[in-house]
Amino acid sequence: MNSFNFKTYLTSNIALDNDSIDDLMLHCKQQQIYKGDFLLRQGEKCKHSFFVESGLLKQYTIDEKGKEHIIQFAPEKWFISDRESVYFDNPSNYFIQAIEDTKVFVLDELFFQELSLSHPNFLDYNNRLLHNHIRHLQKRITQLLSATAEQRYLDFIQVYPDISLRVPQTMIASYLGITPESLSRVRKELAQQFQK
Amino acid sequence: MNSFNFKTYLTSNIALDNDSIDDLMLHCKQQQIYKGDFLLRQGEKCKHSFFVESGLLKQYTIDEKGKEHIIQFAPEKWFISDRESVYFDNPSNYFIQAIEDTKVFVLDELFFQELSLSHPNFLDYNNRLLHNHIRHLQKRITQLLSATAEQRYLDFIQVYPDISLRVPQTMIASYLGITPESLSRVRKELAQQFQK
DNA sequence: CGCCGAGTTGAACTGAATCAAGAAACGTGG
DNA sequence: CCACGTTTCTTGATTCAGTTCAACTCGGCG
Repeated sequence: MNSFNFKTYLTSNIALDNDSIDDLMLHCKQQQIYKGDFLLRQGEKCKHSFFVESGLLKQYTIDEKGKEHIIQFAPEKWFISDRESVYFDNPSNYFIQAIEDTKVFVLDELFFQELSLSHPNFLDYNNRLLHNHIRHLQKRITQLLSATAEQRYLDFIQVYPDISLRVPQTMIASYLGITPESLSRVRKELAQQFQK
Repeated sequence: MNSFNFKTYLTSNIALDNDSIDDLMLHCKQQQIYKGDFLLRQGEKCKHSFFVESGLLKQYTIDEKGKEHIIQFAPEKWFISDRESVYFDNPSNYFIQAIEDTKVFVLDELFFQELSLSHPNFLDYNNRLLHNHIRHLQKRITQLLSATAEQRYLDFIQVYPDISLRVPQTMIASYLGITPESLSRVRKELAQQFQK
């Protein structure tokens, strides 16, 4: 089972000495959650960011027709949060739920403020995260605008080979914006093509 | 014709005194471009951010099949840039082109660095811009995942009533991810419904 | 052993794309 | 100010990718 230590992660990504890390640790706590548990529900205000040490989360929304749309998966060493909700203090449109038993680090605003003050280069790091997020979202938009179901699926298993093995197909379909039936057919097609 | 002054915009959004503004102005220049002109082309590295004082720009990509997909429009008092390209120093996937004759302010990295150093609250402002951008992108993704052509169009004219009047339908279609023919039919449908 | 959820398969249906052709609007130069 | 070519918009006929609904299979688990 993959498992990442948040402390190690921090030190390797931001130049931090051990003392200041231990200070920071006062502002966050580890939490164990289980398959099906929620870290955030639609309508709630999101107050935290979560760092996944082990396990797997999904972030999704439910539209007016009651359909679930997965925005992103968060496996080990990913951050997940509804930054919009945290930042603008809005009720969130999203659920964050565990697909597997998961260990997370729960970080609040104070944590980030402390870190920003004591270690200005964290701002750069945070900025990089934001830009990465934007890049990711833009790529997804252009993909949704231009690619067929098959192309999107191929893209997905190439970019997230690990995740494609860990989650039920239904969820992959939901991420890709197609029905489970369609995904099943796409896979069948691909398998047949591969035979030849 | 709408026109916004960048200096005024800055002072009203970030608490800045006139002296420091004038310093900053040394790091950026105004530029007049004309309908059809490019500020950025696919494959180039994006080195600047642009603030639109008057006119209208579009940012788009061209996929493998040669189809144009509009990522966003930028009317007066909007910032536009390929932040990914600037930030990661990658060749851009996007074009930025003028739909109307346009006056922009061209801002380079130095501008932002100066501003960040002299006025730390600019960092907050920049952060807000990034978060807004993310919110906008996420909304677009959920929309693409769940809404029909008609719903997307209705959304568009509600959120950007001004733009929907200024750009040819072809471009709106490209933004919505549908063909111009489909958009034409959607509009016809809506008009008929409205008759009753 | 039997149930249950996830995945598969089939058949009918539908929203939107494609291709093609015509109408309207627009700006540019004579 | 009109005439012309270009671009934009509309309309129709056809096709297609993906949805929907319903029935069936399979593997795991109490």
